[in-house]
Amino acid sequence: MTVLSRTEIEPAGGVALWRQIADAIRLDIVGGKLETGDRLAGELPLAERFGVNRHTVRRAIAVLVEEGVLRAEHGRGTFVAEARRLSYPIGRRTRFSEGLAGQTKQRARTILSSRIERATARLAERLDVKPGTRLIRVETVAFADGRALSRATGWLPEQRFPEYPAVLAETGSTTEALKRYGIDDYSRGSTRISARHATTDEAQVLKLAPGAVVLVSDAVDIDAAGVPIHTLLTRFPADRMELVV
Amino acid sequence: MTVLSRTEIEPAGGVALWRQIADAIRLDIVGGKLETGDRLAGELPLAERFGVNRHTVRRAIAVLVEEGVLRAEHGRGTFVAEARRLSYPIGRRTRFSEGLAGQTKQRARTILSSRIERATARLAERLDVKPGTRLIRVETVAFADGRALSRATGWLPEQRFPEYPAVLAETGSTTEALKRYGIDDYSRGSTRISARHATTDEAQVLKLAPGAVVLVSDAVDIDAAGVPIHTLLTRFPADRMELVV
DNA sequence: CCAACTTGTATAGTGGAATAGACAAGTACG
DNA sequence: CGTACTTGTCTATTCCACTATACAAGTTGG
Repeated sequence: MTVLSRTEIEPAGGVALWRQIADAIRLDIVGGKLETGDRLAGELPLAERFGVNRHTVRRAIAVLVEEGVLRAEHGRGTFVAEARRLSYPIGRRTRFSEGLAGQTKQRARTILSSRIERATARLAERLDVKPGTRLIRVETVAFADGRALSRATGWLPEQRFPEYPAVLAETGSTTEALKRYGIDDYSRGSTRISARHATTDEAQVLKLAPGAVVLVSDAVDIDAAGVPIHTLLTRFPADRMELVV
Repeated sequence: MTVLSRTEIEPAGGVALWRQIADAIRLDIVGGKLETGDRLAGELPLAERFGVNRHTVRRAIAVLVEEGVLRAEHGRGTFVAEARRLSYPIGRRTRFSEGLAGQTKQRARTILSSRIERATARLAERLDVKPGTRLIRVETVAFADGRALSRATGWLPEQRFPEYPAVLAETGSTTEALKRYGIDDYSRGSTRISARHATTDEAQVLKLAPGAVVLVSDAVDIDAAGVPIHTLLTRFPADRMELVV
């Protein structure tokens, strides 16, 4: 049973060996090579496979145990505690709550903050308004089954959506909130997907180790007439979520 | 001129400070906050902003200079050498060469290797064949203007596409190669997008620093009748490419 | 020319990452 | 029971990331 592919780890690059090893093991778990309850190879075999000292492997495992991904049992071995990665669908009619239905028991969204901002050139182009237009900026976090799944920043023109944060807080759903403004239907214009290391702010809110990878989705929603409603910058923890087109 | 947001950098996490800083600066560049030719803030102001020593900032800059992202001039300052991130469209009819047309002058694909493999349960499900079916596995790298843009692994059923690697090498294009087998049209079934740190193999082939982030696209192409043709696992360097849905 | 900025270089000290080896303590199996 | 495996703990050592300070050397503008 080849538990891990013979991934050789190089010494440097600014990323500690123990972190590279932790990432490699986590990858085998969320990638499906290891399933919940499976027993990991022993520390000594793993150390040999990665070409490092046993203590370096131990540190990597300690991090994954801390994260809740692995579970170590004295004298028996180390086991996979939790494996699955959630899939978030992306399409014309993406709805947050529907997308994850069936994958999680409970879902929730929290508004971190909101404020008025002037449209930069970039935002103005996206929302098809004049630069300097007053926009509402809303910062949110989404949870499912107690784990943070996304950190999003949204912008809407204030003129069309006055008091939006209050309405969103009251309804708890983007779809419902937009209905209050007479928008019965909306769809996704374009989505740009990229990836990068998490910022310290994101790492804090999403409870990630610094240096973790986030998937970034930059989307624009449009109404039935094709007019941009709001633009949304969402960051997903790459080890917990994948996007499905 | 706020060249960089006041991103505070935390000490540890297994990722070196200089790497976190390099990532932060690169993010400002590919994210559009800094454009080609712009002057970066001085090393001392940067060090103060990140809360680190000047030498730590210097090391981060040295890496970006090495990558060709920045250009340092003695006595004058440090400047952005190259900014733009390429956009790779994802849709029903994704064609590699068309997708990047207009963004690059020259494009090329190299076949690294190919071999026969037995379908695992996972691959069998994707290609709608029995587990153990003989598959052709093709490893490729794509370049544009001399820079590596993607590292892909493809699987096709051998029975339907005998000698595929030779045909692909001869035609140089997936679309053309498939025509030889009577497939005039094909489209994308589903695409799953995730992100993670690059493996050492990927870092080598794509010429990335170890610890760099890759976008991973896992797709299935189907013919006009809806039968799976081939499945493709593509890794893009996240700092050079973004995916557009 | 000179003052005030910039990047480049050198040296020295501190703390953490990684290695090495030895041993304690739990579990499984004949 | 006892052997062979496992994870857990300790100590010592080497190497590099990071800090701190100082100064060289290029550029710009008055």
